[in-house]
Amino acid sequence: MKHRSIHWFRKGLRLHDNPSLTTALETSSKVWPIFILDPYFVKSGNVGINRWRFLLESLCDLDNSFRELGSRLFVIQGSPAEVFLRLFKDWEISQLTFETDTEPYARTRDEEILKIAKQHSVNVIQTVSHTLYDTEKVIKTNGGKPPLTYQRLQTVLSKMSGPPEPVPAPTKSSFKGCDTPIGADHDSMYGVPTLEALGHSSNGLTPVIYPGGETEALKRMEDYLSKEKWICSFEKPKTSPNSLKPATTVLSPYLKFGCLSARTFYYGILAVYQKQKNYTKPPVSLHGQLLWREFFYTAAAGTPNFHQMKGNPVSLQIPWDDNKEYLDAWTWARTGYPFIDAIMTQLRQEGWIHHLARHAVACFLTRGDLWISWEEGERVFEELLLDADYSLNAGNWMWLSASAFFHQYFRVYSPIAFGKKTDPNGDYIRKYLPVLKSFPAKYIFEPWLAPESVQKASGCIVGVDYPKPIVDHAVTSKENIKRMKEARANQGGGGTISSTETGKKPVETKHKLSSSDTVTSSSPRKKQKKLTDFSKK
DNA sequence: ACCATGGTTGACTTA
DNA sequence: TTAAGTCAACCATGG
Repeated sequence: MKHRSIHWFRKGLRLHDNPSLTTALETSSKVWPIFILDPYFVKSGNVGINRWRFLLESLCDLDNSFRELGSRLFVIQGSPAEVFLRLFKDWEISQLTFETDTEPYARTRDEEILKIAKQHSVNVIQTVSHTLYDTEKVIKTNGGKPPLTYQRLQTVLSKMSGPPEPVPAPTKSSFKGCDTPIGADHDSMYGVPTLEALGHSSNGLTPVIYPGGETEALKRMEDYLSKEKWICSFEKPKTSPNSLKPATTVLSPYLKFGCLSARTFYYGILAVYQKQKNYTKPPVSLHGQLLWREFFYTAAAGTPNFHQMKGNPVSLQIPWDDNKEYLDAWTWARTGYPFIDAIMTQLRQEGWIHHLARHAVACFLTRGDLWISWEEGERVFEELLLDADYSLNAGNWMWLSASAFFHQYFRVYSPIAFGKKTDPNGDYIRKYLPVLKSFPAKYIFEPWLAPESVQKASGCIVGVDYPKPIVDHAVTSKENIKRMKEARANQGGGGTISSTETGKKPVETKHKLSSSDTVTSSSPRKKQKKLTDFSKK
């Protein structure tokens, strides 16, 4: 008995290494590949125009690929529950296939769809193909908790069998016993909408630098894989945050949307490694980068409220300031620190910035200078990054703000010195902040130090044409290190050891947070420690 | 229970 | 030019 199947694209916008799609084709007489434009994302405001454009390009590419196989992609607007209630009936569907998604919204959504499918006797096939490994299995192998250090993840993975090999993309013959009913009204009913149709004006959009879609993803990957020396000597920390051409692959947007399979990339890199005598190793290597992705995906999948501070058991609870003026200055590239403002400009214009550039601006916003919650930065990145990814975004923001994973809070990036190392002439600043383009290299990272004559000659008066620095980094960073130390002391171990020893119910330790914060803010870390203590006894 | 170890990517000074 | 030491002292993990 062959099925009438819907394959539901969400992430995983690709034909290659798409095991649930492959299963649908193998077990069905009819297949409808669909993508649902969920109003949850359309209305949220969390998706900036660059990422919308990337998504629509990816959908067009997917549709074109299906067209070549005699099929089409169906883009449908509406909430998934409503859409499936209708489609299960209209199309007499007996099977639904999709890729497993571990994010909280996706989990809730998919549970609801599973119920609806059950009510309609629709068989559901879900497969893991967004991550290298099944995050649930990793957590299980680690004793039910997600590994919280990279090394720990590596240890756990070494006990498991390697990532499954990628599944080949379907071909015309995959559609031999299985076709897609395509109506004459397909384009008007199910075509990929334009940006304008989604309520976005493409006015002011910068030209496409990173076109969305599987075709571009595979091309980009192959380009890099052909540079075998480069692949084998890749060390992430040695790549430059501010070179004019990206120093890294910029495959992240494609991995985020699943235009590229992490496993395909992983095995592509492996094939190059096997041809060479020497190659770099995790965490700095290219394989290492995919493992970082895995690390944060696993941590996020196994941690409640991973995207926020409250109720998040891995995040330090820090009394950040509420400072709209500073936050706006950071968001809109007006901090008066050219390196920071150039990065924020590139982010807004192009939707991608180098990993270390993210470090610099994230440290600046949070523990380094502005003392604003990482959640605010997370929100801005979520909107502007092409590769904005729930797990990686939250995880890295916690890392940089020294809220979790990274703890050496006294190591603070200098908004002046850090960029100078790889771009002493400030060409990156000149590109993204043209107002400063005539400044001499000596002053371009700290233009407020330039004598008036130099400012005049450069055609840029600091305080008029370009802002004065909103904080004094030398002073603020030292103050913030102290605040960080204090915040840790106020919720760290302290009196908690004795209370566990007595076996009494732990008493809330005093701290400086407002009383409304106390319930969730002081407890998570301590609770976790105590729970493990109790379980040992 | 306690200590030792290592940690993707700091800045700055000194040799 | 590059490499090591200092700064001040973090946490998860493993023995």
